[in-house]
Amino acid sequence: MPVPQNFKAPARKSAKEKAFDQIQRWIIDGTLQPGEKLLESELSESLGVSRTPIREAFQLLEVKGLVATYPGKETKVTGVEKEDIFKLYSTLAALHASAAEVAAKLIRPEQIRHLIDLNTEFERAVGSDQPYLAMETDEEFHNAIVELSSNPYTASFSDSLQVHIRRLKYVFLRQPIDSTQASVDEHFAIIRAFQNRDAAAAHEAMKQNLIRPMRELEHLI
Amino acid sequence: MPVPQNFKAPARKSAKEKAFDQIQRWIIDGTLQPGEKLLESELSESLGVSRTPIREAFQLLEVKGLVATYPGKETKVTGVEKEDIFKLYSTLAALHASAAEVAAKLIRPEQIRHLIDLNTEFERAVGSDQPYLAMETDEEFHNAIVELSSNPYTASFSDSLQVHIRRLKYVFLRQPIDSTQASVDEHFAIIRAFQNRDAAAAHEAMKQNLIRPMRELEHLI
DNA sequence: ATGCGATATATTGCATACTATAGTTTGTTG
DNA sequence: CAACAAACTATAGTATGCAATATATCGCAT
Repeated sequence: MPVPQNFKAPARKSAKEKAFDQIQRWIIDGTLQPGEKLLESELSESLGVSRTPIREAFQLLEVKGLVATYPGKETKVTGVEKEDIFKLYSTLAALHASAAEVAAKLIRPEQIRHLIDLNTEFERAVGSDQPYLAMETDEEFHNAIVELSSNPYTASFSDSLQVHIRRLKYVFLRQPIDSTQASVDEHFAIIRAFQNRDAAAAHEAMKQNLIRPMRELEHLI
Repeated sequence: MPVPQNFKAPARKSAKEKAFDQIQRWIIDGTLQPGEKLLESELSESLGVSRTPIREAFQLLEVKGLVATYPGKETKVTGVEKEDIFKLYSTLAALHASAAEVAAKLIRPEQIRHLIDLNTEFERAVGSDQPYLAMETDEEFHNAIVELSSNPYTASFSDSLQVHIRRLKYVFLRQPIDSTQASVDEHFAIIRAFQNRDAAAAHEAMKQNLIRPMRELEHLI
């Protein structure tokens, strides 16, 4: 039988990763509320691992800005405020616009085709009222462009911001915001800019694609 | 006697912080070379703490991109390549330009005066051939603007990028690059944009102030 | 001599035990 | 009764020990 080529080592998740993933999910979906105090011993017990991996997970969450640790005292889930919308989206817009600018110069035809496919999928999800799927496809489209710019710093910062944005939506809206046809069109504008190798246009289109939903979200909240 | 107002609790550094600071310094200044393998036990001994805080420091360094850990195997100092110059500076430019744009709308007169003071100091350092001092004052100027934009995400990302840039200079040049009068002038252009509350001009001037040294560095290496 | 497998060694990952410190309660004294 | 301090409790920080895993070494068979 043909052995799968890109066989990912089953990647047994370490206790640290398990703890990190679970706690992060709980924070994003609001199970752990902003301001809530986290006890190492408590989580250690409920996740069935010792305090060590819990502490390691806390550290990573702190770097990501999802918890704040007060040394020797406690660690709490960080708060979320309305003003964060602007801070998050404007930063993400700056990074993605820059990535689009770079990608415009490097992109190859089949990669453009892939973006078109992704955006078609996105359009279907928007049209058939599947907000989760739409949100995920949207993120995939953006991440694909970040990947194209092959800039690991941008990729890492972008991830971090996206997590906070998702949390913001959950905390304030309890659901993903509906993506609109406007977003689909903006994506196509980005793709056209890529086809024309027009870095400046790609930059602008990408900025639009993030600033518009930011304004919508600011109104909704 | 009058007690100092802004008395910073001596902030006894934890073992983890000590370890992190020291290892980071060693990586930036090249004591620990790119690609070098790091042993928990070795560093634990040389820093006089147990393996636990060393492991915690490793984790933070990994997030910062200064080391790479291969789980269950080893952790090594990450490499630095010429292509990183563009990746680092273009990302930093995007973030700082965005920060300048925001700051232009929020800045108050006395804060503009403070920037002028900082830049005057910077000019003196450049003129008197003190490259270290110049580099530090330059960073202070930029950080002041990031602070003004009051965006913790940008601040954190910026810090991280600056660390990598400093390391790049050390690894390839073994010294800080000489700042030039051009940089001083660009700073004044940013300040003028602030005085005019001209966000777009601030954005452009800031971008220039980062892209130019990037090109210089690319030539030098 | 070389390739393979078994055994030994080194090193990380996790758990537990110990220590230091912040917060709380309680007791004592004015 | 109020105010302070001492001891008690809870929790985080650090060290150490044990288990799992990867790498290296050695011996054996071909």
